[in-house]
Amino acid sequence: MVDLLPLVGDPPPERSDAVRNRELLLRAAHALVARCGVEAVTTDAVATEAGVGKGTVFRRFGSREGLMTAVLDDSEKAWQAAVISGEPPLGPGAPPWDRLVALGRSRLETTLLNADLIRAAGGFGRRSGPAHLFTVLHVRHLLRELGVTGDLPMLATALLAPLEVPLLDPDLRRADFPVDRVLESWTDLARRIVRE
Amino acid sequence: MVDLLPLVGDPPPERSDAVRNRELLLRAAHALVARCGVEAVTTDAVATEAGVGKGTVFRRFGSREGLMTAVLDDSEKAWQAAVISGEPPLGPGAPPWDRLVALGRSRLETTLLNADLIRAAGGFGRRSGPAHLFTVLHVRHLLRELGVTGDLPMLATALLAPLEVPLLDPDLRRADFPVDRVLESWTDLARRIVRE
DNA sequence: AATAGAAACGGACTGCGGTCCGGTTAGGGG
DNA sequence: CCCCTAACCGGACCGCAGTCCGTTTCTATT
Repeated sequence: MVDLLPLVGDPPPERSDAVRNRELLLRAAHALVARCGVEAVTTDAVATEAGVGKGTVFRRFGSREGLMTAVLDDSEKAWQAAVISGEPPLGPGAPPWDRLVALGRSRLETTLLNADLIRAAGGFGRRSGPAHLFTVLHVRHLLRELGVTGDLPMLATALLAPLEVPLLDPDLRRADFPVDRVLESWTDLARRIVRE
Repeated sequence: MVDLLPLVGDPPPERSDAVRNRELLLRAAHALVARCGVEAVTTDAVATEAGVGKGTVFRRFGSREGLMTAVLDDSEKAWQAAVISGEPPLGPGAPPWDRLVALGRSRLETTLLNADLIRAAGGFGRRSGPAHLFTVLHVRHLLRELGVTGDLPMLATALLAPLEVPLLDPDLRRADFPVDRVLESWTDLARRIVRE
């Protein structure tokens, strides 16, 4: 007689073996990336490494891209913590504009660092992934604090786009990627959007 | 004794059979897209339709994405003509700002129309393809005419990005895609970048 | 016209992403 | 404690992108 209306309850929770396998796979993927590079993370390889069947990879993550996105999201946890409660200017405490500029630099560096993984996750920080969502939300927040009005979601997206792998790509291969020049241009773009 | 220094000559021209097969394949791809949709354009299918071997697809276009990009570039010819010598406000004759706004609307419409093909070409209008290059160049030109200073390539890219499939995608599935609302927001973004 | 060699051809072959279904297991109710 | 069912597991299987190499075709040269 309990539970008569699970109507809008979250979809039923995962079974314990499902949870276990998800973590096994995530660890295995991380290990493979670290040991042999992104290319080596084939669905067969990661399943074997995790000691599960291949089907499980797809049941847990939907696709290879989904798995990569999960790996990425996982390693963004630290960055999110830094934004939420780390040192200024990235963390709280600094003026919004300074936080925004710091965020730009930080995003660019992270993107450069994980370029391979990002590509394997579908080019963008897999726009659906929680990590990217968090970033967009935070930029919206900063823009609002800066008094920007208008279609904030779109402005945030437009501002972040030039820091994403697919838009950086042409220059990205070269060893002498001009981080500072890009960042300078990006700051100018931000100034325009904020109408500072 | 002639030709002692072909040093910086264009890479040798294509052989006649190569040219013929490129066109056969391009026509075949167009036909298949029109007849059965983008999904049906497998490399085997397009090779068979064109009456050539599968290897030829890859020798001419490098990859399936390359082929799709070529198809796309091909169907953008008309649009480019409209920009270069068509009616205002898209074509020459109108004030730069009006041309820019018209270009935005036109790009969005084309993107919506070819969304499937664009996805198959690798998400972005395949940033390397001539078609996309043309658009970026033209926007740079308009921005310059509007007196914008700064990193024009980046500003042009940032301005066009929100009209690309990968950034539109979440909303894009729905039948009631809000073209006008998106365009309004986009115009606002353009105003900011131009600092009008 | 004959020839040589560079380039292109074609289709069998490989490897990987993704699906499918018969068997297994978790875990709540009796 | 046992049983029942829904959810999960695994790995054989499939289709497609991309490669490889022996064969054919083009074209510059004589």
